[in-house]
Amino acid sequence: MIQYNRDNMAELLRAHDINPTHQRIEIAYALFSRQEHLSADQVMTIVNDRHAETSKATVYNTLNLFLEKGLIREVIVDPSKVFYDPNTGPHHHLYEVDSGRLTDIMMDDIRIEGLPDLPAGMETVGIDLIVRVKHTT
Amino acid sequence: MIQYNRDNMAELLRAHDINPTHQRIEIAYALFSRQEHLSADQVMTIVNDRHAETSKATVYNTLNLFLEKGLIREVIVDPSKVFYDPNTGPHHHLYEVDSGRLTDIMMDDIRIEGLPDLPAGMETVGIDLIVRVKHTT
DNA sequence: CTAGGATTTGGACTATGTCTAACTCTCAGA
DNA sequence: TCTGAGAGTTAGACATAGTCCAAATCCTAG
Ligand SMILES: [Mn+2]
Ligand SMILES: [Mn+2]
Ligand SMILES: [Zn+2]
Ligand SMILES: [Zn+2]
Repeated sequence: MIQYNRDNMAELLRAHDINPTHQRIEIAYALFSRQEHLSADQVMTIVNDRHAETSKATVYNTLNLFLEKGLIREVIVDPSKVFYDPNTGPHHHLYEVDSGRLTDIMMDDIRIEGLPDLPAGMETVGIDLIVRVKHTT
Repeated sequence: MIQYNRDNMAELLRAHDINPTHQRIEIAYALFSRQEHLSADQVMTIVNDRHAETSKATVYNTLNLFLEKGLIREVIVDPSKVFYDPNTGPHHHLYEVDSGRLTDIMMDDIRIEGLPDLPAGMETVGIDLIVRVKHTT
């Protein structure tokens, strides 16, 4: 249970070869302190909660930079927006289609067996398992 | 190996409680004759290839109607567009992130084991497995 | 200090998808 | 054969996520 603060965010960014600026630290802190799946818009709202200081362009620039550098991952479950996930370890997702809530399924006990061999000349980038659920009426 | 034509498209639509109009038949035929995963935009292009006869609004109206009626399913793998899938049987997907190609993985041999129990009051809507691959450079 | 590269910014722009009000088609009834 | 009401289609306005750009600002090496 690490306590995340702005200082170790800067370290984390440097460890991923990212120059830690004010805006980048705030955005990383929004994601890592909550350990939640956030949309770009939610990140923007959180970061600008007290006084607006980070533009939309910077939020998107930064999230894409974090993705490139492998600091976060994206989760594509909703056609209308991408979720950003501070947990880059192997795990899967449970998506509540009615509420829009997205939570982790730890992968410890999940086995996916019988996947066919990949076509030649291809390599796996990732395997996403999404369990879509809804509330029983 | 069914040969799809516009006549059995009309039958298929009726069997799914959909009134078969010209536009709906063309859109269904685009998907079922190809057995491919198409975006709304691709459907629009195919259907209007010879002479434009179907509007964007109708393409979207129709695809959403087909979804509601369970005639097709949607596949969410790309943050920028939805793919529509004429195969509603249980199966999974292989997504080539560099080319955008989306193909089926038949589910016969795939087993997903160890999924935790659902939280109470929830029921599964679907389980999506997406294998993301890229071409080795 | 200062200059130059890195970063951030507002706002224009693109693209997917939705909505609406008008128009057209179909077909049952007269 | 005519008619009109409901179903379906349409153009184009609208909403929204995300990208792009040129100008402004920030940082830091010298
Ligand atoms: Mn990492
Ligand atoms: Mn069916
Ligand atoms: Zn996650
Ligand atoms: Zn498929």
